[in-house]
Amino acid sequence: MDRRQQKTRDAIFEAFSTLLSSKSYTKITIQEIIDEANIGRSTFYSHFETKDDLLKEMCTDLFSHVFSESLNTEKTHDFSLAGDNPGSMFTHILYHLRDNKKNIVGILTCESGELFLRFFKQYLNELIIQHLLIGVERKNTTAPEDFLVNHVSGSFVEMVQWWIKNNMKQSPEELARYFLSVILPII
Amino acid sequence: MDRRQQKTRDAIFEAFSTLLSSKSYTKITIQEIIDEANIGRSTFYSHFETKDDLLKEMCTDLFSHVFSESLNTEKTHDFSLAGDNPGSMFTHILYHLRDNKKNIVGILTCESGELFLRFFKQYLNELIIQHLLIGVERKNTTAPEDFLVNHVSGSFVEMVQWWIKNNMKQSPEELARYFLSVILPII
DNA sequence: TTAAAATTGTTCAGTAGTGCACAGTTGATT
DNA sequence: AATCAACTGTGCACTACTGAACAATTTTAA
Repeated sequence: MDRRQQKTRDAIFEAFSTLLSSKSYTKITIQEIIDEANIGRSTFYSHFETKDDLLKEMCTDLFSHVFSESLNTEKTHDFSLAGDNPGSMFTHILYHLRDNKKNIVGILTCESGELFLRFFKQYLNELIIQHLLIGVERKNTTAPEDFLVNHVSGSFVEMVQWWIKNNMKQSPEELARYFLSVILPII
Repeated sequence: MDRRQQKTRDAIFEAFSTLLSSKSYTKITIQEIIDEANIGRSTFYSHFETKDDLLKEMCTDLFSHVFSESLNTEKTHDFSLAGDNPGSMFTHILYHLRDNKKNIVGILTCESGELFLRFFKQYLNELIIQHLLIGVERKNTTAPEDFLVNHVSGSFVEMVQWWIKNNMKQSPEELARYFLSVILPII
């Protein structure tokens, strides 16, 4: 991607995040984003069609970053729920979320937080299907595969919301331990 | 000035400052500046001819900022050495210098610090000629005007170097008081 | 309700940045 | 001395950003 495009994109995301942390999504005007990002009007519209489009793109970008490492290291790490270090991928994701706190809190606390959550669950589902449930023996449940996937990703998302609401007091490792303690026994 | 030009200029200055704080002027290559600023090679050369040129421009910019407020408020403030609040302009300048610490320390500690100092003295001289010596009666000296100007600006520059070297421990107000205590009695 | 002010979305000619290539110079290693 | 790698400075076609204008909304205030 052209250096200029990337810079402009970053500037818009940065501006949007800043604005989101101080006022609600619907109250933010495109003009404000343009001013905060310090770009020309036509430049904004050459990147995004609407404010919703911007939000959608930002979520996509964010998650692809959050999940990219986890997905790329697939070969070198054992991220499955079975094995020596079960669910270490969750720790990875929690770290990324914590490091992106500024952006994520901004998005989550806006009226369109549900959009963010939809993306989050979608990515999580993919991840869990690809990595986690492989090689795990079903012990205590006869529930179908897709039910379990939904259960794991849903629980995780709810936990993350709780974590953020409580100012991320727990460390990623600690939180991952708690999570495994309520997930591992039932699958 | 075109928005893009200003951004590029800022990026180059920022990159240059960053590099100056970690390595010496002569060891810095233009390529490094280009990489750190994240711009294209031809872009750099459309802004500056050489590294020296960049340094010169950066000094000029810096001082025009440092001195701009002092010069612009000429009408509203009494910056003369005579009057109620003698030499309050010095406090102003010291504040600006402290707030630009990052840039200035970088420039001063490089081999071309003398270039910076030359600019500094030049600006100071202008300022002192325009504002400070007006309306001050010569009491204890028969020395000519330009001698006094050089004495005041020279002393100030030396003081600033001392201040920076000692990590700017004193507040601008405190330092300005000291300065006046050694300048006012003799003119 | 009406007027003024602000925001939106689009167009377009002009300008700055990009990225690549190139030849020439410097500098370090062997 | 010779080689290799990195840096320098310039040129150019291509592309993204600019800024100003414009009509059409929407918001705000009176």
